Amino acid sequence: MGITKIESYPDQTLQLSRLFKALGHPARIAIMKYISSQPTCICGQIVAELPLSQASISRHLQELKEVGLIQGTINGTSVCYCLNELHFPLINTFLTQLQTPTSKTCCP
Amino acid sequence: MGITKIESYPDQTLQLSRLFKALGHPARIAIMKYISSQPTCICGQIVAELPLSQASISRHLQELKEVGLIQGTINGTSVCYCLNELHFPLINTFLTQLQTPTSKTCCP
DNA sequence: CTTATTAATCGTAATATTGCGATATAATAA
DNA sequence: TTATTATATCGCAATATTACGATTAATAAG
Repeated sequence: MGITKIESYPDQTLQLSRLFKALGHPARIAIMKYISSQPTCICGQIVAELPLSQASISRHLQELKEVGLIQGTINGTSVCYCLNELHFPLINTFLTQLQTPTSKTCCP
Repeated sequence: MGITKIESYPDQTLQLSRLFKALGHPARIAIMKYISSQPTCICGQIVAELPLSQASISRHLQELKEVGLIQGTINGTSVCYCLNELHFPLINTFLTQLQTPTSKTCCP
């Protein structure tokens, strides 16, 4: 992504940006939607559902897993994925704070 | 960002990913936080607040404005930025749906 | 043991993002 | 008009992301 001055931000800001970045791709939004809509979600089902190769899906799953938005459980030769709600409160808090306006004096 | 098969996703999925992508950088999270914390937010204040050049801040502001997360109003020689809550409902709905689990059979 | 099956990883080409100096633009002030 | 101030935009170099075919790893089935 080019030079990013990552050192200079508070941890919470970095963490939020990582979570949002992971959600910043249509395939990963689709994966999150799909996983949350299925009672049981096998990796192979996602590959069948989305217009991407198995290798690409696997990469997207890895990215979501790395930031802790999903978790995977090995089940024989397949892997079952589901949501990991660990970081949802951080996201919720951020968005709630945004939506609690201080005052809007300059934009009509 | 490399080849992205953007055609193949529903509009709502694309829209969500655009919004999250715009939030997927620490500088832009910091900008959103700063704007929402100030009664009045002039571009120059953000430049003074963050460890980035004026040119870089301007680019980040443009990205946030393009997806409709903020809006700017020209005020003499300066520009006053504030949040644009237009797309917040879409984000809220998405996150709420995620957090309404169907059932979790595979991940303990 | 051998062969499927399923998913992860590697290597690479194409493309996007980031950051900044330099420059351009726009509005005000002198 | 000329200078000043505040932002936006251009152009470039450095780096990250995306996608996929090919390969590897791990388990299950025969």
